[in-house]
Amino acid sequence: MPVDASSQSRDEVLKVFRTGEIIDAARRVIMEVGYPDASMDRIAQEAGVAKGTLYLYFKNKDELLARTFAEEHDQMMDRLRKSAQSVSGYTEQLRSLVRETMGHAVDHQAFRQALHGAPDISPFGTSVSSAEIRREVEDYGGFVAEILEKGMEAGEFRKGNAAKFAMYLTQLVAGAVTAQLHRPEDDACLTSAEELTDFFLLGAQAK
Amino acid sequence: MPVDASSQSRDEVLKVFRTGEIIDAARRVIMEVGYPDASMDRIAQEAGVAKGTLYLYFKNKDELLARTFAEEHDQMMDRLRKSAQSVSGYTEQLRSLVRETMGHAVDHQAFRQALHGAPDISPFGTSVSSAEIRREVEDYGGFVAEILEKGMEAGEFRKGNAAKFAMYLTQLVAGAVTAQLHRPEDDACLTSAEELTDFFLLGAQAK
Amino acid sequence: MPVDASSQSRDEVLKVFRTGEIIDAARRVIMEVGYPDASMDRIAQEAGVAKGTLYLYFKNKDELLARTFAEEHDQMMDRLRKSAQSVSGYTEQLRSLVRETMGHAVDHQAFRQALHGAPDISPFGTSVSSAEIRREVEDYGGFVAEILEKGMEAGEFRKGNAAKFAMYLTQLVAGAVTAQLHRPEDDACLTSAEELTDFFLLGAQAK
Amino acid sequence: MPVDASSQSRDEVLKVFRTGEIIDAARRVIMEVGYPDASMDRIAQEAGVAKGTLYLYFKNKDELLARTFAEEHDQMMDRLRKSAQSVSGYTEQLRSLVRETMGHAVDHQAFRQALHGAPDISPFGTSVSSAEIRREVEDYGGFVAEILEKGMEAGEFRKGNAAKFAMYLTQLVAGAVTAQLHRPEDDACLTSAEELTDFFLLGAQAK
DNA sequence: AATGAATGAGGATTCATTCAT
DNA sequence: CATGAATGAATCCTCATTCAT
Repeated sequence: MPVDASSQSRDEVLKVFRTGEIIDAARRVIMEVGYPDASMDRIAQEAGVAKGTLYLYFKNKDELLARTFAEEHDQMMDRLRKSAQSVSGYTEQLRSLVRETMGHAVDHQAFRQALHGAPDISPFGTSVSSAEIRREVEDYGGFVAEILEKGMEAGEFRKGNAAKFAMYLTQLVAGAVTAQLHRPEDDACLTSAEELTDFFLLGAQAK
Repeated sequence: MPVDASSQSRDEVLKVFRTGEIIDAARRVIMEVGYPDASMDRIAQEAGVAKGTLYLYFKNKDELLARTFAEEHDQMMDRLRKSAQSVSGYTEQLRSLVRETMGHAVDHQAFRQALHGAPDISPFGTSVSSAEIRREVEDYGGFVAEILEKGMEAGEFRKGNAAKFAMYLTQLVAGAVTAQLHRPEDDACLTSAEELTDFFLLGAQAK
Repeated sequence: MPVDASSQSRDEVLKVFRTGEIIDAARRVIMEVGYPDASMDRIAQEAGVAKGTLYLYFKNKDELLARTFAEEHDQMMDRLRKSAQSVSGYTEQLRSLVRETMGHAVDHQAFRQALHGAPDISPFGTSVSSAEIRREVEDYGGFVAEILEKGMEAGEFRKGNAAKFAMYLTQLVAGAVTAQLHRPEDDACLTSAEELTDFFLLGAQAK
Repeated sequence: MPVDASSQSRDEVLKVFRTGEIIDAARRVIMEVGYPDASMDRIAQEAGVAKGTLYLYFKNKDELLARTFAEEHDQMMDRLRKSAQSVSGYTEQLRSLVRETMGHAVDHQAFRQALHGAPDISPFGTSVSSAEIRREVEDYGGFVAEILEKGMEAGEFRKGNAAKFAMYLTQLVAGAVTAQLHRPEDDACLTSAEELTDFFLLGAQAK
């Protein structure tokens, strides 16, 4: 049975590995040509496999792309959670959260940037259309709200609607990230994580 | 000659009129079927002209759509400017700005909502890809910054980087609008313009 | 209005003409490569138009092929009806029907033969799957049954279930046509229309 | 050597067994999803073997399907021959033949029905395209002709072209089976084996 | 200027077949 | 022998753009 066990897990590992390779290729393609022009053909080429192979690992294009997004989101959330655990005090957790979120965005800059190939939104409306996107928003928002709630109970923040405050912070962070990605030359708009957190805390800790 | 001049301006007028009609049709189509499914065929049909005619007024689809967005943005800016003029005091101007922005978004809800057909962004990144979108962001941000600067000079807000604060407010408003459009059922996330402005002012007016 | 009228009918005529050209091309392709291998690409090529053009005249492949079949069936039915009208006496009408059916089949031999590209049926089962095929069967069967009924009333045939007798004749004719198409070398199986009608009449006129 | 011989025949037996299993699986798949949707993937799954294994026993899909049809035809012919042997008198043999043919068709209804997924034929043309189908037709027709010939010599039927009469009967039976499969609700078209044989005999036994 | 028929590149997806293990 | 992951040609269909009228 060691043979069986190892051979099975070897197949499993291989499958996971391949899946990862394809998702990585998809990410690279999106970065290169933008989301709307990321075709299965192009992704297969980038992954170095035949078109048909993609369909062995993903049911269809939608699934492949959704998983590509999910992958990156999950990596970021891991990073956030780890970072939050290493810090005590909710205010500090919030600081770390903002810092790490912005850090992650910088690391994945090109990918995030590529998403915006589709002319789609003015400053007033972040797209939350697909189920995956909605999941990400709720996941992140939930995490922020959790910190805020605990902080409220602990008296670090003033009592209030944690979900709403979480939304505020999320949007502030999103805006900062976007500014960084799209107008890196405009110093006036560059915000450090600290600065942004400070601004938020003025609202959240107002006596 | 008068004849020439008048005939030319008549043509000009006609051209502008037609252009407007097409842009309106494009807006209606986007509202009806969503951005990703807004085809030239459909727009021509809605405008009551032949497909080829669209290309007499717009170089290509991209231009047509960019101008459609621009049109709507300009209408909103008009609204904001008018409203600001009717109010005295920068704090009040800011309140009016937030109120009108959110009001406009509600009035054009279907249009904004339609934009989100394309799966596009996680909470961290508002699309600012195309030149048009960039223009809109700068236009709006500039307007906000102007109010803030004057308010700073007038001592209504604490001194600081007006552009940065403008960005903060812009993002907060964007987030509130998005929440309203996409999760109208989730009361916890619904923010009134007043509430949101209050939160922002805690940061902007902190002594 | 002559201008309008003529121009409109000119478009109509053109549309009908083009439709006919494509249907003809489809028939030729089916003849050449067989039904299962008749692709839209191939048909477009044969018709001398672009792939996309096919979709201006037919909603999709199914419709194009169904109309190709319908066209041929309708031509045959026209032929049968005309021939029947030129003959008096139901027995003679039946003879003419058999004769013309077999004649038509011979004229369209290659087309009929091509249908059988799909290995599909043993001698026991004529495919009547699609709505179009069913329509053809009922159309033809109904025509035969009508002659038989009138002939029964006129005393030319013995009373009985006209529909059932129509089915018998239809199958006999189908068999003769098939034999002719697929085994033209086997004299033993070649049946003249007269011979076949005679055989049927033995059953239909038995006292 | 015995060892060799037995081991070889053991392999032979195994090969035949496997082949049979696959053919059975193919039949089940055709019954379930219809001929046009019977894929190698699906057949392999049904047979409980890997896709590649199919190609160890059959050169390609065409061969596998042809053998599947052949198998079923051979089973029917066995049934017909057995039944004919148990009956004396050629007229009776003919009756039994019609009865058994229709009985077999009913027993394998789903299989036959599944064949008709491919839109294929108008009333004028039973598919006899592939070599396999041709073989089946000749096999069946030969069997019928044999009975007819003997019956003619024995004076039970009038002298004539046995092959031709065999074809007539074959087609009548085919028609009856088809009607039964495709229009089971239309009583007018349902023919019992007896009725059909009676009709045929009017022609075959006419003095 | 206006038309709209025609174009054809490009997209997603399927599946018979092969071949390294 | 058996496997099944990988292949890639082939299929149907869409739609932005062009151009003869």
